[in-house]
Amino acid sequence: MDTKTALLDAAENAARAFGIDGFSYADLAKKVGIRKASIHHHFPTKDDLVIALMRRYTNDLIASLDKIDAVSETAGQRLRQQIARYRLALQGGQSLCLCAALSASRDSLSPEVVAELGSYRKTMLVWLADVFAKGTADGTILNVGKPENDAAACLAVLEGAQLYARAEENLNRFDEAVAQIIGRIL
Amino acid sequence: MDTKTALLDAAENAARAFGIDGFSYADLAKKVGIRKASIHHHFPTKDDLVIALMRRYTNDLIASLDKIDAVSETAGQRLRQQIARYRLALQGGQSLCLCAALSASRDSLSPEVVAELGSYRKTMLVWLADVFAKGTADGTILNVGKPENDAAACLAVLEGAQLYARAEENLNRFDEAVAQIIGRIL
DNA sequence: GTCTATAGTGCGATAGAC
DNA sequence: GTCTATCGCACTATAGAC
Repeated sequence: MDTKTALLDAAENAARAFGIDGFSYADLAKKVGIRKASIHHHFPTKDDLVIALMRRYTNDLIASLDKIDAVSETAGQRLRQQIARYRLALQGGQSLCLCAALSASRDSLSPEVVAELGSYRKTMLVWLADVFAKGTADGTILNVGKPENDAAACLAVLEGAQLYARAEENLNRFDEAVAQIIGRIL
Repeated sequence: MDTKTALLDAAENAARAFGIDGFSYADLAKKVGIRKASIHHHFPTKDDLVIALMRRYTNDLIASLDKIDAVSETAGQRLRQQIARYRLALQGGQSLCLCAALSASRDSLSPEVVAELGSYRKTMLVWLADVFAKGTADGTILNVGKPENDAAACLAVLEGAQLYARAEENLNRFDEAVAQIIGRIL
């Protein structure tokens, strides 16, 4: 595999498990099998690495949303798959969505990373609002109010539920928190 | 003021704003006006400090819940006041609930701190479940399902909404995410 | 209870050989 | 593109004077 890609993979896993301040170039070097000085050839500073990480993460999200849209027939199915995606990202309670992991330590981040975080959330919120709007139209999601508020509440539940499940390393905590929203899907 | 209390106050503000790995004894020393070596007299290790921090935080929560219970007449009023409490804790988008701030960097925490975090959430969940149960009984909260699930979803929304509002330093993001739950209160 | 001084470690980053 | 070697800095923690 490409060294750059291997570095991004290792950094993503580490950031989601330990937070942005919770891993070092030394950790990545060990994981990838090169010396830490060599990492600077690919990413001159740690901030360069984190920016690249978030850019890739947002691009992956867009691809993932397109895929969900392509294979789903109803809005309810789309929402259900998105919830499953967040559940899977937990990796049994060991790992957060990169977005949630970085948001918590906001003050360690450069303006570029904060902007990229905003872009990620915006993409997700627009998609969710569309799902809730379509869910009212096709009748597969119940009790939809203002789609934008439903989207914001849904994203908050997903990230809060991840935080909670991770704190106790227990997927049940995630399932309990999202049970209500799943109950609204036909 | 007591030096120990001043240290805990400074540490709590710092942890909620920058995360557990985002402040040092040097930062606290500067804030409180003593030398960093002197902090070790009050809290031998940083972990001792964080444990004391979480213990105080949980005790403050219990006192706060008692106060809300004392001044509220309906379950709906209690829930409304709890949401307001989380909104206030954001300090305009600069600061998270200590619990959310620590949960994100779980792997930097000692087992004692993780246990204390669990105790905090447990206290909050029991209280919220009771509020939702009473809200069905007195008719001041709508659409209550299993009170435990409502409580878990509510806590997840509150913490997720904080994370989101903090990332954008914008209280509107919090308000949008909790609008739905406020809409269920009569 | 607070101080100065310092030990010991780990960090991000750089220089220069290969 | 990767290496060895090293710089300068910040961190937690300790020793011992006052």
